[in-house]
Amino acid sequence: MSNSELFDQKRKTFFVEVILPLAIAKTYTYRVPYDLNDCVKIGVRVIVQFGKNKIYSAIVRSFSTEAPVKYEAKYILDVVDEEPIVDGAQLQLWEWMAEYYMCHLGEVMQAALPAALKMASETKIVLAENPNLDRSDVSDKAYLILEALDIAGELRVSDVVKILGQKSVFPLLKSLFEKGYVLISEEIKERYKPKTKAFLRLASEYSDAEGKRMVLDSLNRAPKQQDAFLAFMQLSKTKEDITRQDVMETSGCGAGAVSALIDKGVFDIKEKLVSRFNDSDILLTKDFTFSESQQKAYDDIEAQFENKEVVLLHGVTASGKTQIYIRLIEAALADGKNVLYLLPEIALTAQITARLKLHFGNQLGVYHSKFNDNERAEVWHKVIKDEYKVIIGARSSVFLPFKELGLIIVDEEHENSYKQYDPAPRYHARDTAIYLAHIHHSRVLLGSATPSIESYYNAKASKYGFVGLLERFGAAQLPDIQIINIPEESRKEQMHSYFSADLLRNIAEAVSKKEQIILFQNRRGHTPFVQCSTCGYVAKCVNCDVSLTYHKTSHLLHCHYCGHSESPINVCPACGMPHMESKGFGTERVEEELEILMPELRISRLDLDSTKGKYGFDKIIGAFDDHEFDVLIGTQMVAKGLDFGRVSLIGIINADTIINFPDFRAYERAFSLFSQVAGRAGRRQSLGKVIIQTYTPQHRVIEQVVNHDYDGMFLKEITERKNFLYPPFCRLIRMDIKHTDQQQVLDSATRMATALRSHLGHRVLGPEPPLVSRVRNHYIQTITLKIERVNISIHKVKDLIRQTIMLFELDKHNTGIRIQIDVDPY
DNA sequence: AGCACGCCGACT
DNA sequence: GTCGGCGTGCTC
Repeated sequence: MSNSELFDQKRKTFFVEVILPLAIAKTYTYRVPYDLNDCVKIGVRVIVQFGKNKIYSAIVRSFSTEAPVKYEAKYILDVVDEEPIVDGAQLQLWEWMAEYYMCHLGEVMQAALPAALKMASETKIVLAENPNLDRSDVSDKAYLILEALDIAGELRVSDVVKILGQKSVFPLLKSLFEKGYVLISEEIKERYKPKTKAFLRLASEYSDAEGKRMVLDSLNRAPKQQDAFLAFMQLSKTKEDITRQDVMETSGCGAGAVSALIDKGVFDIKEKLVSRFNDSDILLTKDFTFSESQQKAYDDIEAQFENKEVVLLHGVTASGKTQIYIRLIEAALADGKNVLYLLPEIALTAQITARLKLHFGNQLGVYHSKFNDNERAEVWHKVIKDEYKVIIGARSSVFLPFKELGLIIVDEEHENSYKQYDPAPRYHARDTAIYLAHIHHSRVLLGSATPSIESYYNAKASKYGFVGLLERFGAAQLPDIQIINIPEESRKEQMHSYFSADLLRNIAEAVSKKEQIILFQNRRGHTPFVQCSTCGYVAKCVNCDVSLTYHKTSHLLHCHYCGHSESPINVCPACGMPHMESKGFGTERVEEELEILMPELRISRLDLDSTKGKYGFDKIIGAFDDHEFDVLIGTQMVAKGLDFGRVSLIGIINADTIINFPDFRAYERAFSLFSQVAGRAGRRQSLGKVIIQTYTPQHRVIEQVVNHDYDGMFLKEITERKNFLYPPFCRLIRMDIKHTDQQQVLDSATRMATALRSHLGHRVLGPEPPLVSRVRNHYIQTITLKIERVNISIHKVKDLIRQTIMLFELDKHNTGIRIQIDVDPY
């Protein structure tokens, strides 16, 4: 390139299309100032002003030299990163996700980037340095602001709003700015701060033997400081990084002695980046050998990967899947590739993490929602720098900036918590992982003891490879499952509170053998509803169409949907009779009743309420594992991926609520939930026992669970799905139409359904009110689309939905209506 | 998603 | 007459 060409290149005007972290359909184009031409790359963050006074960091998506024709592009204010924080593969994933799950790119960006990498915009106002300006003729409000600025130095717009007690302050600030009283500075701070630690270092002039002696001599009159110095010298023989704390502990001196040495210039302070995680000092290997069946499964998996991208490993609980994973990860690492190991959030306990740390040491990074922003951002950077080669993480780790993935493991593949519900993107991490693997030409191993119907079907249809590992590891055997017929036991007066005599006897027996018990009740709180026995009135949430659950710990009625709570009532507000009765029971009630029946038991509870707080979950798990408790009562939390050596008895207090859940996946879910819970029993030596209490002992799901008959369950389910057209024989798209006015939702939803039906006919179902038809004062109507897998392209359908929504939103009758789309709802 | 602009009711 | 309520429309 000649000099003049280079000059031209520098003077070329570039435009960049950026993704803003907002739920907006469009992307926006900004102009690049010449002096930033060299800094702007696809995937870097740039700072842009959007609208009148909002500043965001946006991601550069593409480049152009063409100026937009319809508007004048604003300039980029700054470039944040030297190197892209998002690469082409990630952007491809984002775009796929926005398309597939029908959401905006900005929403994907929101989900993908740790908050610390998104940066905060705070509009700051400071006094202009113009002391001669006369304040006597400004308005009272303006005067108030100027006075506040005298004191505080700077204010944010939100502060001004608070001071004046009015919403709109911009005109006022603008006029103050124009008259020269204030400056408005848009300041962007990067919130991610790597953690640093202060270490002591011997000042260079004393680092030789001569210098050290000089120091010692000079400290003749200060024995404490001498001790401290000697302690430092001692430590420096074995350690590189020495903190003040180390010196104080070794020498027994106080902080004063060390400070004095720093003041004298003997020690420098050196700030050094440290990891937030306990990465060092972990033994790197722990050997194991495969059993024959494990070896066979491993070889099978390798063979299947020869011509399949995805392999499903159907391995019963305690069959030693984790060890197979470890060998596969080792193989991928030996190939120079990265590995992603996905687990449901709830199963990501210290247990599994520690186990993998043992094998992969500092190459292993952990990523899940319990980490704060800074920690997440740190993991992100370490993946970019390729320091972490294996990531074990929950759902959102599919967004990490992997260089070259060789293997993705999706453990507990059937888990519905892989699907994100609430904020868009409503993505399924298993399905996203499969697309991610496709981008990286990587392999995917799906693992489960009770595979999802979809995955098993795909394996049967040879779309996925399939490997079975149906032998339990070592001597462990499948637990013995006993069914309790609740109505019959009641008739025989063998039910004590919620517990059958058999269950109580088994509990006592287990405890006497110093074994542990897990009791499963899939409902939290004390009493799920409070009803008037005279008129049938049920206490309901004021904002939502759900009954309130009484929680004993707070003595309040709680709404599990919006968080509303209120005091319990004794007198029925409808009929005035003092006949409010508790109906049903949650984990708190089970705990309470068991305490009464068997007061000598040490009982702990594991549910959303008892695990509040950062380490609540691990604490309870840890205490139970250390045998501080005999019984653990919990919601489905207890079912997932926990491995306790002493548990010999599992009790399912009431199986029916799960089986009878009104959803096409209810039986599948019930089967896997019961099987998973049952799998917790007797994992190591003893034969475990499972007791399931139910009103419908003859139910086919119960029978299938008793017989460990996954195939039977699958065959029955797949036939039903085929007959009634449900996944995997179709795709579902669910649209929720929401508004504060009940009639308007119904009208609008009907219009929407009609519009869709004109193109898609019988594929459109509804509108109908969902199970909970009002949440946070918004009424909901649901339209479900069933799109068969032949005859019609899903892309066309999605385009059609998008078009229909556009037209729908233009119609004035539909103003204020919110539409929420869920592709592949769970 | 914000946030300003704009058009209607209750107050100094 | 103004303040402030929320409907609606735009942001490169």
